[in-house]
Amino acid sequence: MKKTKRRTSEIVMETGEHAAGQPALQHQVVFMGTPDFASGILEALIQSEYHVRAVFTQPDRPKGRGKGVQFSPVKETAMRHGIEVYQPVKIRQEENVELLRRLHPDFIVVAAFGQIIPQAILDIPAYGCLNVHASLLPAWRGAAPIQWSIISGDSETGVTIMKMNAGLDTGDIISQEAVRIRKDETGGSLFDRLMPVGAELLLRTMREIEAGRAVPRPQPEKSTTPYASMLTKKSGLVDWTRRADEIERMIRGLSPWPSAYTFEHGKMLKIWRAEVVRPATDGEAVSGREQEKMNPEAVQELCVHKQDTVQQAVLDSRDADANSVGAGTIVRVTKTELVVQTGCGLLSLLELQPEGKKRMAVDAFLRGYRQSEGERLGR
RNA sequence: CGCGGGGUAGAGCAGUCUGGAAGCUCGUCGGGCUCAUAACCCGGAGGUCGUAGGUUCAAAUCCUUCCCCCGCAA
Repeated sequence: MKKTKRRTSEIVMETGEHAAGQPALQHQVVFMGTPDFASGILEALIQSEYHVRAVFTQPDRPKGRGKGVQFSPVKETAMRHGIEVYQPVKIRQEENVELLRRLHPDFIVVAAFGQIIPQAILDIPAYGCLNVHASLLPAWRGAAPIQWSIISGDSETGVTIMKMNAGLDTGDIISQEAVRIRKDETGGSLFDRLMPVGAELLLRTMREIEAGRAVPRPQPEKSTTPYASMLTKKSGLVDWTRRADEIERMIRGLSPWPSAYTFEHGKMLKIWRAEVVRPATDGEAVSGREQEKMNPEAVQELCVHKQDTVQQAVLDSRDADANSVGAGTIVRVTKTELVVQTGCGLLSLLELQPEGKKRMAVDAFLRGYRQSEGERLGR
């Protein structure tokens, strides 16, 4: 999920001039969104047969190192296409509602806007307010559905187009499309795959709605998952007492943002990639890179039934009072390996980034940042 | 002018405070040992120490300019 440019180019194709010649016949759309994900959806709308009449996005805020304010990705995209941009602090204020009425949108499309849309606005567009949400609702309602689906180990997720209501991601579902979550999926990679799917599904759904073929289905009241609460930098602090496979998923889900991290000699150490170590039966820990990976169920099984055995097996190969080794302790260091004890199971760190440095493979890290067994990561 | 770390051989680092022959761990190339090895031993190549200027007998090291990378905060 690097540059907006690259991502959007994937969905741009099959466009066509958006017929500046006959604006009266085009359906008018007002778009509301803020981050990259929204920007990609907006780009697709712009390239479609719909006419994006105006864009609403969060107010500019100071961002980045140094000083300057940075426009939201959505604002950048809108400006690049010469579309009017509005940045109300509170969309629910009467003047904004009034403004929207005057725009006479046929659709209002919302994607990660960051503000609650009041009923007064939901009532404005003839075809309703559509929301593009990156999960298979009712799973993962909330701000960070992509990351949470990975963190929790789901095997699939997807995109939902729903007709918004006053609740939080509780509107009627109009269409959905599932996407499989890969073993090495990261928040970024899933993000990249979900965006074009969402854009395409949105357009297809809008056409269905116009054709009168769309059939909204109410959502179950209760979600099947916890709320996908907003993530912050602090969400990335690794809790070494958790299971190795849980930590590994968290690392993937939070990559590249907000990213998982721990502390090494008091300094922040980001963890970009890791893998669960497969404990061998002979008591020697073997890296998963050399052996086939264990599936999550098996790991869980071991954790539930053979926790002591597993840890013991690994620790037996270490010195003396290995039993007292706590979570977060480095239990194995070679030229190319850095293995950490977790609450259950061992985690081999593969790609790291010391504070103020670039991310690097573990072998590079070990050359310049000597680690010794017995030392402990964390605070 | 938000705070801070950093740019030294292909990689990751030390050396900078207390100027005075460019180092460590790897990689790489050649040779040796080994049934064998990401093991071990021997030998070699490879850096105008980010840029520009200044101070000095002498600058990676002190002063100034500019460029670039990164963490925090937002």
